[in-house]
Formats: sequence, C-alpha cells, structure tokens
Amino acid sequence: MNLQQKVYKKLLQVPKGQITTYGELAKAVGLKNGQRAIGKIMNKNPYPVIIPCHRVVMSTGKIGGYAYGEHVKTKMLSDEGVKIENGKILELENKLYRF
DNA sequence: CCTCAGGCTTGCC
DNA sequence: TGGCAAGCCTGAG
Repeated sequence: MNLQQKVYKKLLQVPKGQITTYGELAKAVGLKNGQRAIGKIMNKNPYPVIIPCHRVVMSTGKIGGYAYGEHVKTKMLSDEGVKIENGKILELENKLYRF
C-alpha cells in the first residue's frame, strides 16, 4: 500500500471538529520525522475531495499551509467547530485527535 | 519572534 | 536507473 493510501486512511479517522498535526499523522503511518513528506503528499493529494487535509495543522498550533489558500482552510475549520484566531488554533490540545 | 538545519517522499531529468 | 530539488513541517538556537 502506498504511503498516500495510509495517510488518507488515517486522516479519515479524524472526526469533524477535531484535528491532528503533521507530525502525529507522520508517526501514525510509520514515519518518525516525515512531517514534510506528509505535507508533500497533502499538497499533491490525489483525492482532494475525500481527504480532509484542512484538519491537519502544525504542531505549534498554527494553521500551516493549504493548497487552496490558508484562508480557505481556516474557514473550513471554523465551520466544523474549530475556533481560529490570528492564524492559530484555539484550544489545540482540546481539539487534537489521537490515533 | 526570526533563522537554520534536519529528515522523508515524490517527481522530473 | 540515479541524483537532485522542493514541499501545507519542526525543534533548537
């Protein structure tokens, strides 16, 4: 199974209203320090419709990047119940999903 | 708060 | 086939 396959399957486990970090996701698929790899995969993700890559944020609590624009990612998250302020996740620890 | 180097995969040459 | 650069990051300095 490709890395991307594992990645999006893991990502699909994240319920609406919750989020995860690139690092956590990387570990979840077997990579200890593959955050950038995850970012690359998300950026070029083959299934933009079924993969909620907007639920992945940086470990620092910031939004991070997004293929269609950070503001779009920000809006989608707030629509799902994740409050964001100044590009940062509010109550990150409380919204984080543990695999 | 900003800069720098590390670690992982994919894509093009 | 083999090498190189780049990407939605991260933790230390």
